[in-house]
Amino acid sequence: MRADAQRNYDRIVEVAREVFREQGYDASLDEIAKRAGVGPGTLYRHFPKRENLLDAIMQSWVDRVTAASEKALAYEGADRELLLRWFEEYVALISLHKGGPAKITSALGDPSSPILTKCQVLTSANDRVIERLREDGVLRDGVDTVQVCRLVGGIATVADQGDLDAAAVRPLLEVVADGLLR
Amino acid sequence: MRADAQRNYDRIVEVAREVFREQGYDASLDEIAKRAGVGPGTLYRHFPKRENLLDAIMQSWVDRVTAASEKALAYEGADRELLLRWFEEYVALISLHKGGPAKITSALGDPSSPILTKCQVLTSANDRVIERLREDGVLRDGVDTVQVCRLVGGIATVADQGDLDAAAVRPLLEVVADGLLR
DNA sequence: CTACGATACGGAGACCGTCTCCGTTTAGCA
DNA sequence: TGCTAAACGGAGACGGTCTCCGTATCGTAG
Repeated sequence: MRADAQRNYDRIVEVAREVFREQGYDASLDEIAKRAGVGPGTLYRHFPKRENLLDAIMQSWVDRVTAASEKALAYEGADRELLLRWFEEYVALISLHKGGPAKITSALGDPSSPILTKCQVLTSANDRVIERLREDGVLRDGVDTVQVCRLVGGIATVADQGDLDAAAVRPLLEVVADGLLR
Repeated sequence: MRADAQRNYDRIVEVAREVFREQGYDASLDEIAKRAGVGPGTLYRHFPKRENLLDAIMQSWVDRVTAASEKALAYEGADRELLLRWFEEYVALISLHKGGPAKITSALGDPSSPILTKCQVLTSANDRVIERLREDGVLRDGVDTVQVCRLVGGIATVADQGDLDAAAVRPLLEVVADGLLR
């Protein structure tokens, strides 16, 4: 990549991260281009679809995901509480931007999603937590890790769309946790 | 209302029902106007916001909701199965159109939503089912009816966005049911 | 150091959906 | 039949997405 192209690429990602945080996932891309000091053409050449831009932004996010799952696994305490802590981390991780829970949760089942690779980091983090509980024998039979992602993703989605705070989300997560544990 | 106005109103609602079913909630309103043989001005005078049109469409829907809750309450069988049957009805009712689950579930917590009154029919139907189970003493303590709506609405939302079929939704509903029952 | 070709830029503008304004038409009453 | 309030509808402003293509720049080969 040419040096000027790299500069613009980096600058667009940086600005986009900021704008998406301010305005959510459907912020105007032309506005991002303008703020980054490039023409719309440049933005669309680097990122043909909105989601390609999202994908680039998420580079730093994957680190947070693995850190969060390790933190959850390191917890020394009751299984239910471990699970709930992980769920809260999970919700927080996918709720960083408005519209995030819906975008990410629906990408889980879409093999052609441009952010698929990033989401797989999340699902495999979730797998690690669930498998650990399964080995401890505290899970009900037939619990599938992708089902867990859907359940928690669903809660995060309604919380995002209804502007619920963590206190309102917690009891919902508890219901799911109780439904999963023996 | 003048006779011609009434004619146009009815025709728009009829066409909108059809178009929303075909294309989902974000179909073009101008297209609906065109198909209904009226100008966009006419459509927007009758229905200033997209949701006002939704509200009109839902008139027949409220009947289905109450019928569904009565059907669920009439079920003679295990509590868990009763709850699951209601959940499946609930999901079906809010998933009639693409984007429906998200729209309806987020309207539950938004006092200014134009479709609020219609959604209240749904929440009170849900209340009846949950209260019946509470009287039977099979619910865990602290279960709140609006939480139930959010949980099931969340599942319906991810199912809608991920194109899941009833067979994939059922186990998710089971987890929630098990988390709610003693 | 220069010249050249490949690469990248960026803005004009096409396209589409939303929504409004206002001149024109029409219903329905007296 | 004539009048007026009510309703109509389409032109067009606006904002967002995305493309095309003439122009500018990079980086290298000579």
